[in-house]
Amino acid sequence: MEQIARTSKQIGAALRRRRRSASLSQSELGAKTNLRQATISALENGQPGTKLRTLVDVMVALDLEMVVRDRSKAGETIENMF
Amino acid sequence: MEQIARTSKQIGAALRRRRRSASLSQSELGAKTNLRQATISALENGQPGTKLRTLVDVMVALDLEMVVRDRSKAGETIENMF
DNA sequence: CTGATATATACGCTGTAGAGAATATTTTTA
DNA sequence: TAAAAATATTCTCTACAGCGTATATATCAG
Repeated sequence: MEQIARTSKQIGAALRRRRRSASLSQSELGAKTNLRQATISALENGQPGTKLRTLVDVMVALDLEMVVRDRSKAGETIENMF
Repeated sequence: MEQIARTSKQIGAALRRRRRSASLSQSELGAKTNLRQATISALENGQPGTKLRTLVDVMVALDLEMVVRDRSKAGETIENMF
């Protein structure tokens, strides 16, 4: 599944979906990443002050990667624009 | 162009490539984003403490978006692995 | 080579993430 | 709906990003 994310909220939402589909609790994910459950919570809720390190650590634990690309890729489907 | 980024260094590198292809200096990008040239420099150099807000602001200014996806998409081509 | 432009670093200051450790809420499930 | 599990929030503390400002270093053009 590919999640387009342009804001910290969207990033957080993508991570949350992924964590859930992996059947992990925030605490379990925290254990894997040496981050507190509270930190995972903040990240998933899109706190824009979150550090890149935190994002990267969580992506590793969830086996995710990010792709940086041109915007205007305007959605294979119109729905992705909203 | 799609840049795979798994680390803050790779994120920074992708942004730098993009900024350069847009013929913008760090100062000019800083002006667009209300970030200092020094902050752009730090981001591009992959400082892991950089805030998500900073990343997002720069991506907006460069008309970039990110896609969060499964790792192991292992490279359409083997080169992308390195 | 030299001046111009671009990028990296430094200092002091303010703001806030994330830590440990709890607790308050919300959501799930028996 | 009661107990359990998950998530959100709070407290104090430490670390460090990003700010303004300035300068040092690279990089590039003439």
